Amino acid sequence: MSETGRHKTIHGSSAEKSQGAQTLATRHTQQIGLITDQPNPQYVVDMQTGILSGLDESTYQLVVRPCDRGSPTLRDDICRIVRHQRLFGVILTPSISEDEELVEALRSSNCPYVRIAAISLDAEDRMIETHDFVGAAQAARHLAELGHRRIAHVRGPDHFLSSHERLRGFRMGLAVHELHVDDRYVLQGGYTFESGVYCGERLLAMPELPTAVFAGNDEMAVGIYQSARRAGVRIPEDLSIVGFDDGLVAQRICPTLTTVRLPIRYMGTLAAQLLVSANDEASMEPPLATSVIPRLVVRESTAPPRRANGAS
Amino acid sequence: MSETGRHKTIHGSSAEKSQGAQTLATRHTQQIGLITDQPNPQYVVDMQTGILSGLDESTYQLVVRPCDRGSPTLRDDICRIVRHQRLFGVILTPSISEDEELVEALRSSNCPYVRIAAISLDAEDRMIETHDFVGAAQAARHLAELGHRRIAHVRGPDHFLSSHERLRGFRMGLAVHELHVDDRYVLQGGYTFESGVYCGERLLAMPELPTAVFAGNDEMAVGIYQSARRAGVRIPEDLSIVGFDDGLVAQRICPTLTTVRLPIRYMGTLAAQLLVSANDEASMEPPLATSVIPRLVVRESTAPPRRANGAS
DNA sequence: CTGAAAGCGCTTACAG
DNA sequence: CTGAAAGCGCTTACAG
Repeated sequence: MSETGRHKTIHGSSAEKSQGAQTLATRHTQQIGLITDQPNPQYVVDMQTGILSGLDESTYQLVVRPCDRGSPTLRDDICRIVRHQRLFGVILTPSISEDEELVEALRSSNCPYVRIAAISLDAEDRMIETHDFVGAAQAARHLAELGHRRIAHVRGPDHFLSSHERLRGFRMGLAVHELHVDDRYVLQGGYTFESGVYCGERLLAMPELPTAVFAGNDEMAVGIYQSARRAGVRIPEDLSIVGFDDGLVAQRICPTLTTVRLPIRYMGTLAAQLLVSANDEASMEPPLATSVIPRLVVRESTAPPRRANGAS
Repeated sequence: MSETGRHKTIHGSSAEKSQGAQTLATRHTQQIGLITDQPNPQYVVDMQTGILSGLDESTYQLVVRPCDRGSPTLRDDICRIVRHQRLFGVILTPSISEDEELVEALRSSNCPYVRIAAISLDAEDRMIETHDFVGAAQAARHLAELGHRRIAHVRGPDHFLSSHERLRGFRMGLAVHELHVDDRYVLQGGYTFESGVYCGERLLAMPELPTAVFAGNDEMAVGIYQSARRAGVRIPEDLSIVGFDDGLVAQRICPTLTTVRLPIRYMGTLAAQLLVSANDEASMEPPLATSVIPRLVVRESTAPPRRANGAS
């Protein structure tokens, strides 16, 4: 009657072990945390989908932790979770990925992490770089090549690295065409729809209207659409607009939005592979790349200025 | 030198225990799974946010499992995860929540679950009901009260319960005003933007144009916007449109969309509390409600028909 | 190289 | 009611 005590390990089916026992023995789970303060739901879902597909054949799970970067207990909260839950590691997206104090705390907790950010902020095997400035430069060149000369930029808030990088790329892109940025045409928004409306209104109240505007993200671009419509300014005939993100709204809005696309899902997959391969070399090869390049998607919201050769 | 073997349990700080050991002893984790086949990213993120806030002071974590309802291995995959990961329980959203076979498998695996659906499909303590028909009836009444008589409906696919419930509510709402639904004006879409465009085109090609249309969700409503714009049909002057969901796009699009709003975050909170309180009665009181009512949000896309009293 | 044993840190039935 | 002990199912250092 001795039925107990015999356990068959079914080889080839790696999912048969007990997580709890394994966690207890190894002192870490097979869970990876996604820590994010991104307000854009599509970004979050795409990132999750990408991570999950990077974790595909493995037995790792994805635990989600949205957070508020403004919270004073943020770092403590995250560290407590990491320690208590014994997360295998975490993936950080902008802008929380740019918080050096948090990362320092993670490091001293000995918690593996991968940061996603516009530029390199850390060791190569802990970073996915998105090179936002490349996309911004493409946007600027696209507008310059259409013949625009008075090109405005509505940038994001100062505390986002992407905001600086997109502005930098914008400058670079125009410089290629020997155009320089007129600072009066660079307005600061907050990456929100409302700030887009507001900045759009200010732009359209200027004595010399810009003929094109590069918005720091799609949300603000859509806000500018609204201010343009109210002011009777037609897109793209009177005003060309370029966004950044290529969210769903870019294809829903009329006219469809020319914008810069970041391969968010792929970034998630890379981040997951990087994180897992770091500590677990045998079972999973490291990702092919740790870097990703944005790409301009041209749609209906950009056209040559109406009097490209007129007296300006 | 006997430093080992002494562990202080810090009372009042419930997050100090080792998850692994607890899992091993109790044979389930403190993780709850969110199983979803929702294509709408905002729905997913709102649901996650709501669940997390329902789990707030507890030590439970949220593990995400997007899935494909069409997959033949779906049920096996989920059951394997439930069993192997020892999930505490799962929350199911439409349409996966409507899959009786999956639920049966969960039941026989002894895995607690909460289903979110338009109507009751299960025991009261395993359901969050969203009563979609109430919102649809409000939409229909709103249009009827504006004076519309030829009101179309673009419904969702057959295999969504919500699609039937929204149609039912639409009928009910019109019946209150002694209007009956003309079946020629009920078109079937797929809850996608593209199907909205297509159904919009068909509607606008009819000999007697409807003066209003209730779309089964926002995505299709936005598709109808596009077909209307192409056909030179003005919203709301020539055609009133009502959506369902109240996604972000509803406020971004021009004119802003009158639509039915479901409190998705709150639903997530309720589901989490229900799931946790079921097996863990002491630590968390059961939620106040297991039912939720949608609400019409009137914006710019609806207006009286142009010749409400004309010869129709 | 192989295999038996200790230990990971909890919970829970059980002896006192 | 209280407290010592067994057991949850793995991993890993260690003895053979």
